[in-house]
Amino acid sequence: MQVNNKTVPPQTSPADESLPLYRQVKRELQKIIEDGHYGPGKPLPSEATLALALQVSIGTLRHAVDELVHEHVLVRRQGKGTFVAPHNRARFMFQFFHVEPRWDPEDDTPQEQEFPEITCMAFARDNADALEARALRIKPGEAVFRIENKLALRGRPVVHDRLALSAMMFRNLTEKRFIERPGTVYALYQTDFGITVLRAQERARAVPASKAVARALALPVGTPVMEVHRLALTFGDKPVEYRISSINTQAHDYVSMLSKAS
Amino acid sequence: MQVNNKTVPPQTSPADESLPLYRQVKRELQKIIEDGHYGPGKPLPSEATLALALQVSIGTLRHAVDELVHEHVLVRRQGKGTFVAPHNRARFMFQFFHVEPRWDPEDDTPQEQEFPEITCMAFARDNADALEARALRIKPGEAVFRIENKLALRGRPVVHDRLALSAMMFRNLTEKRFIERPGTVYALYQTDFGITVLRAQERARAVPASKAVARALALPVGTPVMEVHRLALTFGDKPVEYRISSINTQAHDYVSMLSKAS
DNA sequence: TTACATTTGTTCGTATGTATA
DNA sequence: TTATACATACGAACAAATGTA
Repeated sequence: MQVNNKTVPPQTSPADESLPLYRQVKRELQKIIEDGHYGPGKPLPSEATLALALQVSIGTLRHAVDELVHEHVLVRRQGKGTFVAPHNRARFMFQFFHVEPRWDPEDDTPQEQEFPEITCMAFARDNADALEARALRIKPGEAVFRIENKLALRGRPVVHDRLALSAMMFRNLTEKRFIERPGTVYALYQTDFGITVLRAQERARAVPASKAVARALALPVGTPVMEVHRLALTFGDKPVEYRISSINTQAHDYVSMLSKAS
Repeated sequence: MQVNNKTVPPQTSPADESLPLYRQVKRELQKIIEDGHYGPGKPLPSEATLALALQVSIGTLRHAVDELVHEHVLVRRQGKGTFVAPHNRARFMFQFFHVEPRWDPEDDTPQEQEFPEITCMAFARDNADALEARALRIKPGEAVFRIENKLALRGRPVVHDRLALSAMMFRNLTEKRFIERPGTVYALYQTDFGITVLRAQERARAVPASKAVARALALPVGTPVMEVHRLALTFGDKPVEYRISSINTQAHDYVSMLSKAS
């Protein structure tokens, strides 16, 4: 990486031409993270070290890291170091779980966020249908894992999830490993398969409960439920998981992300 | 504002004690913005001027402004200045309008975002019911404006909105002014009433269409529709508007904010 | 077209404070 | 106590965009 002036063009990849230096540094960092040498337990090299290695000032390096922190790719901990953002329960609740108990109009005390009890109802290997293939960007008919989960809050079933994963991407995944995972699903992807989910696209609609959903959620067939289609993405917006969640919104709400942030 | 050391304590408000200097500066800026002297057309004083006035370095001032820019409170324009973020159509579409046409599975071309055609169906002054009062943090029975809108995309009604505004806050609002506003609703609040909506909390659920909603959206009564409860907030999380949107999701989706951002 | 002033954007470097082990 | 790492704060120089004389 070189100073960005006209007489000495930067010695980076061609696409980086004319990008600000801190953006180029950001890309370098993304590559380093993507390579997977730094799990959630092991800090990246210190800012001083990285600045030296990439031949930029500490301020420029921090600017790049700042952006990755804002995107929840990295987390900084003063005195300890900078880490790839771990997929712990707190992150799952904040970034990926959008169901909260309905406010009681007579009660001002806000319900605290509650981690759902998850039970796996089905685990199968099958061929991708057209929708799954399109979402996961694989060829129709390629192998996928199809998983069915029931999520309960305070003992009552509230969400029914159907996941589709590319079998190519999650080679050697078994029902046993899936069920006996110690943390969240995305932590499993991260630690066991080196795949870090960075963000998700979600589209929601209201539909009448199908027979399968009605049974899972203990509702009459045809009851309006929310159906959320989520595509979880990793670096380069590569699809990782396609998930359809059906939510019983009789006593719970779907809470949009931004409502949680400051 | 003073240098933050032990011998010369900072001369700011007591609550600011021990806050980093750039956070104190951020609060000062928020006060300046809140006072309303700087509309969306008039730039704030330049960074150099503000840094001098607040007796901090340019870097510290920029740090404070950076945060306000990230929160969409301010926008910077190189060569022109820094402005209170205007409520134009682009911002409305990005931050506050979450309805998009459903993807056609056979078609990869993404539908471009389309601004809805809004028609006002009702405008009335009434007394706040319990729900509205709680949401807007006013006393039950206080005067509110209650407004009903229909939103159409490509000529088809898709959303039915019911708004509640505190009449105290929007003194002198009339149906004529509301209907003949040149820009978005939030632009009206901003330019005509000095109230800048900063963010919104949203909770969504699936419900059967009521008679009123069914009529507005040309649907059979009981059809599942999405009902989105939005509370729009200004500085200090003060409630500005309480809105219930009913969405026909037969051909459209509710798209969560984060799906739009990078 | 040119030149210039103004404003934000980028990059550098240094010093000091605070949290952690 | 010491060493390490991130956090805050200062200041300077130049680049890039904008508007105007």
